[in-house]
Amino acid sequence: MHHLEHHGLAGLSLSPLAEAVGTSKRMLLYYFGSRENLLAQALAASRPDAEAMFGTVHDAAGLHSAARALWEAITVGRQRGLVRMLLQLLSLATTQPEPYGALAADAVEVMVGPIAAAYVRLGHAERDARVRATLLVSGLRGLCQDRLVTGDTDRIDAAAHRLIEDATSPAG
Amino acid sequence: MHHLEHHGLAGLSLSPLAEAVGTSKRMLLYYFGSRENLLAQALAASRPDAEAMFGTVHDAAGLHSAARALWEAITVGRQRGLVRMLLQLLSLATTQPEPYGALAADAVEVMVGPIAAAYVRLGHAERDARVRATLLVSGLRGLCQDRLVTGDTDRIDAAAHRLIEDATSPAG
DNA sequence: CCTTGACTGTACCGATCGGTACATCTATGG
DNA sequence: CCATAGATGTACCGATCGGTACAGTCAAGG
Repeated sequence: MHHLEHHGLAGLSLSPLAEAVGTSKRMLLYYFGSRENLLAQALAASRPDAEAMFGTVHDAAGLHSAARALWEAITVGRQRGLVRMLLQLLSLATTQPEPYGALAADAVEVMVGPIAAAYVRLGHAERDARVRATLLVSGLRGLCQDRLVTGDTDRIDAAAHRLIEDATSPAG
Repeated sequence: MHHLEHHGLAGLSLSPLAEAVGTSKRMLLYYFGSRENLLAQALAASRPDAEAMFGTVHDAAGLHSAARALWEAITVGRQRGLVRMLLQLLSLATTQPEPYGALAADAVEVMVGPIAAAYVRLGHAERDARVRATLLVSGLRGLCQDRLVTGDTDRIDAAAHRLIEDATSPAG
């Protein structure tokens, strides 16, 4: 019962979430103690998924294909819901640093860290690798949000593929 | 009294907003009729600002310098608040298409349209121009959000400048 | 059998939300 | 002076929020 959070977490309120997972608001608070703790544990439970999603990157060719696979996973694939959740989290963090700021910063690190490590393995200096990873990850995130808002999949998929090409070309 | 909305709109609730602009919730509803209408009019009032911000783009050299000026305006400059508002709006649109979806799509067009027009002026085909503009705008938007969340200004400014270089280089 | 502890439904709490009813104040125009 | 219309304060509405109090069910263990 504990790991069904990705069903909801959209409305972020307990009653609809409880109904979605087939229990009651009362039980959620009984198990998790508070809404804040529930959110933290849901994110903690999603962390392995997110790490796996960003961790399958190894070398230059791998970075390119992994980035394309990543884009597909977050737009039409299995991780669509998770990414929506992370987008919400980042937005919440900008308006309510407490308690979301730390969780959001951690989420950013989960995304940027593995990509930066891949760039380091390609011979880039640590800081340069993090800058490149930031560009790729935040760029894809912005594009993903645009895609959710406008639904203009052709335009945005093309932009995403161009970003991936730029970010993973040997010259880049 | 009508154009002070950028003060607030963060909490998005009427009472704090009313207090911030020195009036009462009662008066906001009296003038605007509903919260939804207030939001629409606030965004409509901000549209010229947003259009001006993205509209000062004319040619290749201009695109490069304008993009850098744009980045400074949305991160440390005058339009910081407006951009925060737009970021919130896009996030809201992903969870509540009614009534935010249309407003958010319009906001995206305000951002992408002028940049795409600049690319068209540079000789790119219409669709290619919109793809390039999407990459630049959504990329900067994602980076801006990362900057708000993590506060890691050095890393993200470097990534933004790299994105601008890539997007406005003659080869790009 | 009885007790204990984990689980759960119901009903409630105070706060806040967007929105409204009603009375009032004020200023303008006849 | 008085009528009318705009502006404003106060007090309230029903809904929802996260969270809690209390009573209960039920199975395991003495």
